[in-house]
Amino acid sequence: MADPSKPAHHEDGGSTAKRGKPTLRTIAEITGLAVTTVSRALSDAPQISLDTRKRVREVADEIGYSPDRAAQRLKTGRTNVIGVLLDPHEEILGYGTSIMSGIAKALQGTAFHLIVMPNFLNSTNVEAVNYITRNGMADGLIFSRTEPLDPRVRLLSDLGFPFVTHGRTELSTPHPYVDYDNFTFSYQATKRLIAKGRRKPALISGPAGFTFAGHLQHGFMTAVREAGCAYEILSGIDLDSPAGEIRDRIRQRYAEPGPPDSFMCGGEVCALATITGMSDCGLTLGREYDIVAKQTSHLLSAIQPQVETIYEDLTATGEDMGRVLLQKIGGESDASKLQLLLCPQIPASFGTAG
Amino acid sequence: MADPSKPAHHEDGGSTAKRGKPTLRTIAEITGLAVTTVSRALSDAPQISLDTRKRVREVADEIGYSPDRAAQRLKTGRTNVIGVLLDPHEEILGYGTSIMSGIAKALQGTAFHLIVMPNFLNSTNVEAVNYITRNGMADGLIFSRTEPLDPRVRLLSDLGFPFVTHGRTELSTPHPYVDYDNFTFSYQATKRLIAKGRRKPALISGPAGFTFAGHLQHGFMTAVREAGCAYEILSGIDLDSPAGEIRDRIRQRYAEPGPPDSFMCGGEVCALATITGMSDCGLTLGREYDIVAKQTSHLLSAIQPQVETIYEDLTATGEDMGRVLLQKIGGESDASKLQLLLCPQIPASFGTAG
DNA sequence: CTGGCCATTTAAAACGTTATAAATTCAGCA
DNA sequence: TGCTGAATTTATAACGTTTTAAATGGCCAG
Repeated sequence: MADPSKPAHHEDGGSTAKRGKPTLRTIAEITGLAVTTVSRALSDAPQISLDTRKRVREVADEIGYSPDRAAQRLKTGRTNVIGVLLDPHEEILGYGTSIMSGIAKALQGTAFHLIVMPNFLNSTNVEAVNYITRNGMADGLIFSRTEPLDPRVRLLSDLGFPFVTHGRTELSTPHPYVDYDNFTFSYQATKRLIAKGRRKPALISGPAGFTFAGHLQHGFMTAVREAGCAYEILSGIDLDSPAGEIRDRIRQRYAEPGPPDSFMCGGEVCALATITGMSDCGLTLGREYDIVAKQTSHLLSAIQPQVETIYEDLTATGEDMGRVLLQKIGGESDASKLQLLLCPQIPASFGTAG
Repeated sequence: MADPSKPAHHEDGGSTAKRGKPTLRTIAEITGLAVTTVSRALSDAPQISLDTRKRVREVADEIGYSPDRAAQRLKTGRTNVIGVLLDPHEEILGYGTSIMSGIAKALQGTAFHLIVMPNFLNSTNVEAVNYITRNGMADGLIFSRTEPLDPRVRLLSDLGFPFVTHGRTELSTPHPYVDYDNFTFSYQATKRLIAKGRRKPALISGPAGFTFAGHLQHGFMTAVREAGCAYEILSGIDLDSPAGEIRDRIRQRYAEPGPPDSFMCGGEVCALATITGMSDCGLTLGREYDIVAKQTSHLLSAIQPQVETIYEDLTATGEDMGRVLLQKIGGESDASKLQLLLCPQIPASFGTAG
């Protein structure tokens, strides 16, 4: 079908030998069209006749054409890559992996790939962000562990570079985010402890500096203030502390007077460590004390069904973040569509009397 | 410094305006050299005078040049990308994240990037591999959950596409792998149970179909045969089973006659679930029964110090896999350098009498 | 001074794609 | 017949890099 009349400057046009990946030229030669036409046809440009579009698509499918990402990227400047900043802290309990699964799910069927940007390449996360944006390594960025005045958010906002955070900031410029409503979680969890008759709940706070830590504390404080009961915020440890440290701290606390009688735990490891520490002191969960915890895997409730849990679906979160970022990259500027506050599923049992 | 005598076909050569990323041409214009020379100089080609090389490097550093990956990739055909097949099963306890951290560490300082290829895009892992190799999306591949006759390994070996598996196969063609010596682990762990006076150890086997499951079982069987004691391989559950199921199965087993008196657990979740199930039956760890388990985070030993554990460092494993793959891509063909069997660190305590 | 060889530098082409602008066809109509 | 404009299609030039082959200039033997 190829027209032999027009001069081919190359000995072999690429259609016969060079059985490498098919390119636009391969299709052009098969259909007898020009490369440009094929390119436009495949991108469904309205200026190409419907007939041609269909024929080109058929041939493309038949020979298994898929566009060369490097060439597209070189020409258009867009990378079709979404970067995730991977934090070493996220190794716990599949946190990072769950989120990545979700993002990948959202990216499925799009031209975008997911690439992991481990932050220990650069000493700080900001440097990593700087590097990525300056070198155009991605079209969008996703990251967690957001701080109230997060410098990464500042930088990216200034640059107009698309991103989504897991967690909110307190910066005045609105930006896309997906966040779990940790205030409500913490508030409801603490209220639940009080409803069960506990009179001195303790909070193991989030790691200092992160926005969600404040939300957790705020929810906790609101609940204890409403009830007018005693409370304690355990010093020296947080949700990032290794299980061993949490356990030791609990044990140590019980050697002192006026210990708490219940715990609001923002994570599974934390809850498990607390239980172990309490058990060391001879105290039994559900009898001498209670725990309400956030769960992100299904481990805790299987191992310790006594702990009442509220589930946070990180895979769904990742999927939301992916979707939001795609919208942002697609040009959506309506902030309300780019900000998601996910509502905790409070188990029905929480409603019933303790 | 730019020579104004030579005809510039473009109005603006790119040096002044267009303050985008600096390219080879930017450097060429600054130094007065040709683009080709700059390219060669930066790749330390011996045909470029040492003097020029030094000058070019200096200018490049000064203006913050970094090569355009898309252009390199288009020209050379090499992607400078390492792909990791992410399996949904790997969400547990940070398995996937740890390995990725390790790989990323190995890739640090090289031109390679790490990109995550979630396998739920294609229904089977083989299709994913097919897609990746056919479309040249990476220069090398890393994956886990290796089967004795793994079809991915077959395919990649046939294609001559560089890869490293986490785990071995039983295929005759040797291929790069990094594996933990699960036989030795299982053998030593089981021997330890027996040394502690247990007379009927039970094995919770690895998920059927994967190579390491066989190794675990082989080590276990070797130990019980040597000791001539009774044993049991728990049916109906494996290391992939949700904690709840393992717990139920343990409880159920203890309702029947002749239950085991100790457990060899290949994972932390499994160990925790077992303990919970036993506790349901009123049995106490270290008194009525013992467990030896493999640990990949530091959770288990902090929560349940009674469990004796053998630690497997997944981040180190990832780092090894990254290194091995880089060697393979670099042309290393000596199989012995590309196959790593990591030896379990048996704790000193194992040596002492029970 | 010519020719040849070395060391160093260079021009031109190519990788596969898309954007720009121009060309081609054809119908309708004066 | 020749013109206009709409509908399609096309040639050409980039994007930034590397590869191939060729050019340049210096130096020495003849």
